[in-house]
Amino acid sequence: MQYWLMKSEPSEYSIDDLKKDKTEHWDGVRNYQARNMMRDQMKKGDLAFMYHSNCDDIGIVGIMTVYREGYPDHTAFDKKDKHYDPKSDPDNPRWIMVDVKYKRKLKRTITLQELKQHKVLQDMQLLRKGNRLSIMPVTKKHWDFILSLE
DNA sequence: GCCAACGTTGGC
DNA sequence: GCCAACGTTGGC
Repeated sequence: MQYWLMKSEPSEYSIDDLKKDKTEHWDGVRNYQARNMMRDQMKKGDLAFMYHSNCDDIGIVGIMTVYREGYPDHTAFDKKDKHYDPKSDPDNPRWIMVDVKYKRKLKRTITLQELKQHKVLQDMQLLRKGNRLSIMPVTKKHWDFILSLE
């Protein structure tokens, strides 16, 4: 069992949207490192923090479960989609997505600012300068610690 | 809105 | 294979 953190801009898709939808496919990832993790490492039943980025209240807002393992991201084939990629061939899809399922909202948002203040978390990938990965693994140690802050 | 830090693209 | 130019992410 692995732990993850997945970023989303709440103006695009928020934890409340996921709560309403129950499950959703995590489409639109157009970064190879993130894709490889979804394709090779994410397993059904893994847990992931949902993280709100680019907003007024940046931080970890909830928990979701990996519900379906990596499969082709069909939005790459859709000319009208925001994430359309003409280089992704339906016979050999370039982009992968997983399905996630709503588990629960945290009692409060654990903000980025707060995370930065804990020495235990300083080697978290999320807190590394210039980090732009939208999906990243979280160690059990960090996962448990973050939940203890809740 | 700014800008630093990346990732990607494409000419050579 | 190098690297400049460009685009994107995401915190502030």
